[in-house]
Amino acid sequence: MKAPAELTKNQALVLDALSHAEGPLSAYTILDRLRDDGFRAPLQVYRALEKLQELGLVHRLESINAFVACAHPHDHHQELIAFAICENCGKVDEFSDEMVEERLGRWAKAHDFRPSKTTIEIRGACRTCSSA
Amino acid sequence: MKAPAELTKNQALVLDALSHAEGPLSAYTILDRLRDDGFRAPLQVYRALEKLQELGLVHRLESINAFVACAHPHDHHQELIAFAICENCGKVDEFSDEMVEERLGRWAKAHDFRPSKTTIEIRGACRTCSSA
DNA sequence: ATAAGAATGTTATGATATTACATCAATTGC
DNA sequence: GCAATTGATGTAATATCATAACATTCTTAT
Ligand SMILES: [Zn+2]
Ligand SMILES: [Zn+2]
Ligand SMILES: [Zn+2]
Ligand SMILES: [Zn+2]
Repeated sequence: MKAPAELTKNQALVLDALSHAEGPLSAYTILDRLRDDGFRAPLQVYRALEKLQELGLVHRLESINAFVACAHPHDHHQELIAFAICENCGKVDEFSDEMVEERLGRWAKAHDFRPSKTTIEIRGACRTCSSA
Repeated sequence: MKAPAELTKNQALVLDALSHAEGPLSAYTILDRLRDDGFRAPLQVYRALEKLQELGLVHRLESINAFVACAHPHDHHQELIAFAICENCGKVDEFSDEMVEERLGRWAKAHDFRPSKTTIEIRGACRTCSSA
């Protein structure tokens, strides 16, 4: 994995915005937060996000069209990741499950399906929000 | 499950379009295909899709912003469904896995997370497309 | 120094989804 | 019957998310 030191200025700014955010951010929200840093157009954000995703430093949450900084940047190398997304407060938990990965892999093998990217996203209410 | 007979005209038209499609369709593609049936605005499509999803007759594929007719309208009642989506030909396979459901449920329980909707989508190449 | 490749800036456009408001139709309570 | 409620529909406008196209600047290898 590449360290943030190797990031370009724009990539570092976007990663920083995501890292300090309270939850997932949309590309346009990131853009707004980086106006003062010289950001002017969506493409600046999307380009940085693309690279950050390649580096495994950022994940895209498909079900809510938003992006989040990786919680374990050094841990997972290409393995399957699942997300639990609180629809109330935006908190995101990132986890892996060997068994889930194994079962989905088994299905794919049995059906001659060659996976390129797998998405697992659980939306709901986190501990804090569901107890309140 | 509600039979198509109980659907409104617009809902029936949208379901019919999806049922006869070669693969998942975007809302705007559906709109275009229903122009001759009097459809004029996106909302007509989105409203029908919303109801059809509630009835379990249609699924939304989050990772590709598209909709597909349920392959087993009588089978699954609120249980977890996984999708395998071919990025080449658009073919969608719909399946369930008890073990995956059990593992994700276990994680949720352990973390006091109350799930409302779970998405599992595997994108890749189907048997036909990966053998070619 | 120069050439090649990567990153950036800028504008415009495309694609997806919802808000707001008016109208129409079926149903219900009286 | 008839008003009141409810659900469905029509239409326009707008919001949100993402990419295309092209020019320019920066980095790096030779
Ligand atoms: Zn991660
Ligand atoms: Zn929460
Ligand atoms: Zn289904
Ligand atoms: Zn295929």
